[in-house]
Amino acid sequence: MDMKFFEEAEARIPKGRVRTRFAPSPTGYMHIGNLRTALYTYMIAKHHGGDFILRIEDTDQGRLVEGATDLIYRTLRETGLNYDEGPDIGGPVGPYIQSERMGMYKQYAELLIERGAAYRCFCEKTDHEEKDGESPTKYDGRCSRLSPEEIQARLDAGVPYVIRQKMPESGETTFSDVVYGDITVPNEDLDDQVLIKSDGFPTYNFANVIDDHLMGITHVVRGSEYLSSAPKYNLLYEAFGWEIPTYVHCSPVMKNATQKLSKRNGDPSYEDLINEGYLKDAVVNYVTLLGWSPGGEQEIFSLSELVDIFELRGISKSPAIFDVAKLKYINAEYIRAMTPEAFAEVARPYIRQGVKNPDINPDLIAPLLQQRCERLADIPEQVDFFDAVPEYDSEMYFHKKMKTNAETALVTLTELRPVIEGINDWTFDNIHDALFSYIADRELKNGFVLWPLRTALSGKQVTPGGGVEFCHILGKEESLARIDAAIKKLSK
RNA sequence: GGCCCGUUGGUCAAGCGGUUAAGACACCGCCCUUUCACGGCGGUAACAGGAGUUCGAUUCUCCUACGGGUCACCA
Repeated sequence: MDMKFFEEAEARIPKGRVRTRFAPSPTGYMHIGNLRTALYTYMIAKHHGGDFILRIEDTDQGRLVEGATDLIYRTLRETGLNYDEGPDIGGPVGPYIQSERMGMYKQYAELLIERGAAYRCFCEKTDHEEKDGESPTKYDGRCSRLSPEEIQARLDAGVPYVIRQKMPESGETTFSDVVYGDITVPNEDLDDQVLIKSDGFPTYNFANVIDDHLMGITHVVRGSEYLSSAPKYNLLYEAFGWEIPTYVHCSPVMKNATQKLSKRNGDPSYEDLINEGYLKDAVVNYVTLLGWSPGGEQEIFSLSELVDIFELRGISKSPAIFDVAKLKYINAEYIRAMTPEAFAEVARPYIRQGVKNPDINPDLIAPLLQQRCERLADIPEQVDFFDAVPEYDSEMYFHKKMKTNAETALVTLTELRPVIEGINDWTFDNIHDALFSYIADRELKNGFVLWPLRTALSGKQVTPGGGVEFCHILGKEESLARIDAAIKKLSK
């Protein structure tokens, strides 16, 4: 056995600092649960001034998706989760793509055989599918009892084999997790899991242990579905004589009480959320709070604030249901907190989707939108009336509180027309003053006049902004045309 | 089925032996308002169930129920 190989690998491992890793499979999109894991992983590292590492787990060649790795790079950068080491930027313990690390795992497995913690197994592959109805059973470990001669004979005969981990036959194993505490399982329940497959490649579990150790990972953050394999991991670390990392198992993000959030069931991925008009910072903020609590009452946090206050103890054990309503609220908070300029910038393309008329300036509409917009993607529908008044019922002129109806609206609009026509310099203030002095002269209530005006100009019951804003944005000619159309409609 | 884990209002959650059991979203009402929204004020609503331990349990222990995970040469 080439001990030098192991020593050299050992020498490369950074020591004495917190190092975490995000290890996604390139599936072509970012699950919300994955994003959350990435967030926690990043925060743990950065909170302690440590390193955040990206490792791509692409050993499942069958599931390879074109461009998927680039998407991971892009998403992490976009959300601000900048990694210190990774496939595209390198680092001291590369390569960072698992498929490029394939050569060494078998040597580690053989080291384990030498130490009696693993053995070659020449049995036929256990066929999972055939066991229908019966409860699953673990491998009986028969090959672990083969004599050296029997093993050699099979080797000489070229019988294909896997390498299995040898579990203790009695006693129990306890491992520690920061969110779940100490968990103890009887060793007899542990299966002699395969470490190296018959094709010579490592299984996921084995590759993980080796990679995490060789990359100097101090905190392993992963989904709670790995909780039950953690004891086997511990046994592996112990057999190697390696330090066991701190485990941080996270409960899943759910769509309801019994189902996980999943792309397959039509649930949104990170990309879907962005396309629906959620701001990345809002998504990051919300997802972090799903399953983790800072303890206080504040709930709007920037990524760097989160890094500052992140504590492992705030991670909850129980699954959390993804609630779009709350995401919307947080998104709205972010939208409102933007500067008017920044909002106009992001809103512009959405406004343009709803308003094609080139004479209308989207930047005049943006301020009306900012206080009443929850998702960017809702904007086109909110502003489409600027292009054309939709079909609407005259009943819309009825408003109990404003004491208006189709008849009073006809009178109001008829009287308003010359007032508006008389405005020469078409500025917001002039329009406002003309309308309000009319209201004052006639001793009317604001709403009695402005409600029908708004309806005439927009044909909608719910709009960003009101009559004065619409006149200003639409221009004198178009405003008068819309009032005329309304008068005609109401005269029928 | 075995093993492991979980369970505070509809949702996210605080709580870590003694509290009128926070807060937020959602919902409802009121106020403000040229609509809606925003904002302000207020309201409805929870410790899964049962035994213990204790002077005292949402907090500790056990059991039950319900949910989840896992038992692959997949990751």
